[in-house]
Amino acid sequence: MVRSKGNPVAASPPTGTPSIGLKELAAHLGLSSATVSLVINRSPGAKSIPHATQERVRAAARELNYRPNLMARSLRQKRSFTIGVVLPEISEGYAALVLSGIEDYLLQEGYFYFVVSHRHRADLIEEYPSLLQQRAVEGIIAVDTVLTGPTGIPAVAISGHRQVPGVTNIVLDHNLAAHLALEHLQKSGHTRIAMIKGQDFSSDTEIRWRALHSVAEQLGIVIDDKLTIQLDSDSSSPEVGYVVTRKLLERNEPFTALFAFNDISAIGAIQALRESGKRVPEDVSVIGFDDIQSAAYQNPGLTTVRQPLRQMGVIAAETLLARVNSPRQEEYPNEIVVKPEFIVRGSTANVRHLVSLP
Amino acid sequence: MVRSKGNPVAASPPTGTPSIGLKELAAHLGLSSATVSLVINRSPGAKSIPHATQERVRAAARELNYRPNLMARSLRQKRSFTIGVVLPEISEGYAALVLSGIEDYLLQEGYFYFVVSHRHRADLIEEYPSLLQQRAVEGIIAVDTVLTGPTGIPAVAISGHRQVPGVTNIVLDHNLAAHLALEHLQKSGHTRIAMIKGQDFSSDTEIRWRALHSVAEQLGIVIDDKLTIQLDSDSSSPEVGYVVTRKLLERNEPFTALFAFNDISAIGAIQALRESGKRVPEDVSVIGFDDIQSAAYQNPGLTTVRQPLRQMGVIAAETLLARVNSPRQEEYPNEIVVKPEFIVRGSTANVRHLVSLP
DNA sequence: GTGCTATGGTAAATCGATTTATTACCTACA
DNA sequence: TGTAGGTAATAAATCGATTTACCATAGCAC
Repeated sequence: MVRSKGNPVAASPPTGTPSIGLKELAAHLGLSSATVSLVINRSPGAKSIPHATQERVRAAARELNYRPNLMARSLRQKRSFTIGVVLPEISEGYAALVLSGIEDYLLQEGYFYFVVSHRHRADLIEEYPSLLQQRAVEGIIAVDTVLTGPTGIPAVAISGHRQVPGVTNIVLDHNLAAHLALEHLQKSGHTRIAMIKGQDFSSDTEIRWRALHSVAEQLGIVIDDKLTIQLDSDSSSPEVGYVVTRKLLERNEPFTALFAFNDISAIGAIQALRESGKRVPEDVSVIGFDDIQSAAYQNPGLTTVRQPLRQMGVIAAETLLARVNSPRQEEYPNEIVVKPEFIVRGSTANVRHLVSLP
Repeated sequence: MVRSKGNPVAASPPTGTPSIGLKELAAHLGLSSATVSLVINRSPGAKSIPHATQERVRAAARELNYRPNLMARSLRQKRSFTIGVVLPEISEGYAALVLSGIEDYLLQEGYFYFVVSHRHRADLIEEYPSLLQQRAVEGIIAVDTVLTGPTGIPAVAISGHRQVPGVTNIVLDHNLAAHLALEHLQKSGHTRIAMIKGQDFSSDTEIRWRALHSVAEQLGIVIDDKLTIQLDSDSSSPEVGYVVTRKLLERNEPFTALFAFNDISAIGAIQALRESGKRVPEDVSVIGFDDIQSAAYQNPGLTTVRQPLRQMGVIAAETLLARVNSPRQEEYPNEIVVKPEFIVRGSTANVRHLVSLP
């Protein structure tokens, strides 16, 4: 870390006071701008300048409300203290939580960040990283987005799931996640378990799906194609889960449990189940994924696999800054694994009976 | 608008290609950097340069993947094409929706933005605007945040509710909002209506409260202090509504309807009502405010006063850029009013009976 | 008196563009 | 022949810092 920790704004003067430039400050002090700059930045070159003078400089800087022009500084130093965040969209739920973790850490370290959202448009996913680099960001965090190629600057992907040179992946232990959820259902007596698979564009879809299959096999659970359905709409509302669950119900294949791709779709699924006369959890147990804020406040509360989303944001920011400020650019972690947690609420119950065919 | 509309990245070259500087490009062309700069920027000074040369320059720029250094350009032009967004926190719901509207418009216009969240800390609210200005933002959007003083650069506040010089306020028509909600309850036969007032730090709290009182009087509805309670926690989870509703219930004052400050607290309130054995909407009708994405997917769906949050974000961005690019800085709109919409879902019903005292 | 080392600074180059003032050449016209 | 005007550029200043290389002066040892 090159910047001091803690509140980065403690010494800011009040808003509104006009601020002056280095030249004026130097003139006012009767010193050269070189001297003032050295003192202000506490750079090693300032060690021959007596303490008394240093104090005089700093006092004047405070009084006259000197604020260095960061554009000029960045130009010279080739450092912007800015990073870029790429994500599918600023939605409720997933992205908001991750972003809030990222912001926490970055601001604390004196970095600002740009946010760009691509809404799954391939051209934007391709172009935004270079657009960000043109804005001189020092690193990139990609959230639920597969970076198409090496970026040239340090990058961290949250749920990126692809080995791209230069990119550190932050991933959930999906095997553990699958284990937690399936074991819970198995212990509750469920055997006919429906699955909602994620959209193709979501970077978690494939890996989670594979983990699910592998764990199901271990546990002796059958994943029936007839009880499997995939999200397709790119909306971020529960609507997406609602639609596919209705389709699922039309198949008339009985099931007693439903494992949704995420909380958002689980919420829509519950709605669809209810409308078709099925009670949750009495007739069908539902498990979500993510544990977004509103999951706890569904009725019934949503049983779900909790991803530590905020923490993943913090870890991403932390890892990225460590890389940005590391002298050895070529060394970096390839992957950081975080653990899910299983949160049992009211949407799951012991199996009572199979939903009968009509 | 100084920038062309439409997709700002259409002409970007592929990621990864190394990019060169103006000097190198000029050398490669056998021209001076001045000439190249004039051509690239299509500035008026380029009119004496023959078309053939212009094409040659542009072709080379494309081929060699020339990308101007935006720090250098900003330094010289004193324009950063960046704006700052100040908000309480990046939460689900309110902030996420507004932010997504802001982002849409800004990126389309070629602007990027910094986000800072202050979590209601007075020192941060005070300092962030000047920190943003040090980062050379050209304007500020404050969301649900009362700016403490004039900023020196154009600013737009969403639900700012205070006349600050230089700040355009984007506000909801709270009178209409109160009308829609109270009339709905009145028509449904409710007379004992409980109210959850917002936290003191929320900039909408006071104005909405006053509107509520004034409209209640018009309609002949009594707002009973014993049925009034105020949010206090600064959390953004439904917990806040849950806690105060439990307190409200402890008072043992009967009521048949509850008008919550926002959807988040309404969701918590419903939880508390249910736990105390009251059904929604059979025993108590609940109305929220905002219409966040998950409001529609509550069970029952939440009846609510819809704020056009996304649109408010777009309007804020639009207004701010218009001001930033206007030659007459001293002229700007003081206030822009947007209309709420009343969304009837399952959480309200006709009154059947008063909840009896125990 | 000479040489050497601190002390206390400063001049000037630099980062990478933009922009103004200027040059050099050519043509046309009075 | 002189000059006005257009064409095709360029040199150099500028934005506001950072940073390197250098310069005085003083004190001290020899």
